Amino acid sequence: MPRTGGEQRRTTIVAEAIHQFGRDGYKGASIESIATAVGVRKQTLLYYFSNKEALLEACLQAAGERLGSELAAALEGAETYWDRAEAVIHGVFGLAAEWPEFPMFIREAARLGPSAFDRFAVVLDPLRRRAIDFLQAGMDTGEIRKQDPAMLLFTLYTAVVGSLTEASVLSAVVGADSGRASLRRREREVLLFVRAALRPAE
Amino acid sequence: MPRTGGEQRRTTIVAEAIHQFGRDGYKGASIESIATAVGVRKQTLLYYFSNKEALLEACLQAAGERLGSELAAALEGAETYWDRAEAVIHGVFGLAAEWPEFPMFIREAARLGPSAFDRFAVVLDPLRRRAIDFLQAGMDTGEIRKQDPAMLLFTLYTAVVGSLTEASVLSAVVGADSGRASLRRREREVLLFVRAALRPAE
DNA sequence: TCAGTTGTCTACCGACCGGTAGAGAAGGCA
DNA sequence: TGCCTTCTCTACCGGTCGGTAGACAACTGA
Repeated sequence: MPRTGGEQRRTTIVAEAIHQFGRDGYKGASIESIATAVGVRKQTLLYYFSNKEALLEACLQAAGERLGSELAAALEGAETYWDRAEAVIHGVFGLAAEWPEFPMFIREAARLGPSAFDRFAVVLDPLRRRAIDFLQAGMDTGEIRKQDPAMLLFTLYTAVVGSLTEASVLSAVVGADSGRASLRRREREVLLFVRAALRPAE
Repeated sequence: MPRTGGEQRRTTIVAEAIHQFGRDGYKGASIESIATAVGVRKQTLLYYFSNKEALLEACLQAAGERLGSELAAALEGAETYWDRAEAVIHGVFGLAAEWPEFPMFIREAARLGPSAFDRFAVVLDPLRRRAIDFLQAGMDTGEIRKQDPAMLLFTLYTAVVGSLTEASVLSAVVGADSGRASLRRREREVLLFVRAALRPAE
């Protein structure tokens, strides 16, 4: 009933949709429950997004932009190789801390197939290129173990996103473990792991 | 229509269900489409499994047992630290090669929450303990970098399962890349990555 | 003032999904 | 032979979901 104005409604709906798509999956989340959570009828949601697919598209776009700006900010003022690598990981974990469903949504986007994931990833493409150049340069100067930089980036991605999304596995492997403290432990662990993996031989 | 006998039907249905649960998610896969793929009516499926949840349970159980026997076989005859670690990774990748939906199903199980994942993991608990003892022993003798062995096992899990399930990300990061050759490349990459990460400092 | 745009609603439809009820065919066994 | 268990089927129900049709209110600007 309260008319909050178009743009604000849009962003509220997108935020809630990312939340529910991440938690329940694209198929598992209904536009009705998303609308209800926002305090509006389903048909109002469909006024803003002509169908469920269009809503997903808007979510992918928004998520890409949000992560992009987060990483850009994190990279500000990071100079050395380690500063930059750590800044990226810290930035992603920071985003996950304030928005727990974000990593799950990204993983769901990947699950929906390359066409969906690409719509999220296009925004991040410049960062991807920078990351690969960065890794390559580190290998050339001998600061990073020599290997295929693109495959390395992929492996780093899986390690970071995995440690953010596989909470069920975490509790099965190390026992009950949740909350902010757990997130910090995982960040520290991933950081050490990545550092060890990048280190050149002896 | 053809009566193949109870036990065989059961296992066929479970295999197809793991396939579709992995591909479409638990919610996204319907018992109707699973039954149809097996060549049987939905109500026949419901004769074997009283409801969808019971079918999931059977899938989790079967998946756990299958992975357990695979890993047990892989560990046969592996003596040194590296032989054992590599055998486990190679075993998982081998299973993924002949059964592509298997890793996706495991990830879906984890997504459904700890209660579902535990039903998969209980069977593997002895292996989990062995793995942690193994890592701890390696740290004590200085062959593995010192850290929390349980957290390390978790991180290793995410790296392996991630590289098996994030195909969409792979294609976005390194370009189009699929098939057995890609799987081999990923296995090699994960192996090198893990080896580098476990190596003790200088 | 009044027409047009923007935003929210009620009411409804067709499709699909999980699950129930119960008929009936095939083989084992007395 | 005839009963009983095993297996598969047709038919149906209630609920949910995505999406359409269209009424109606409120703000905007000529």
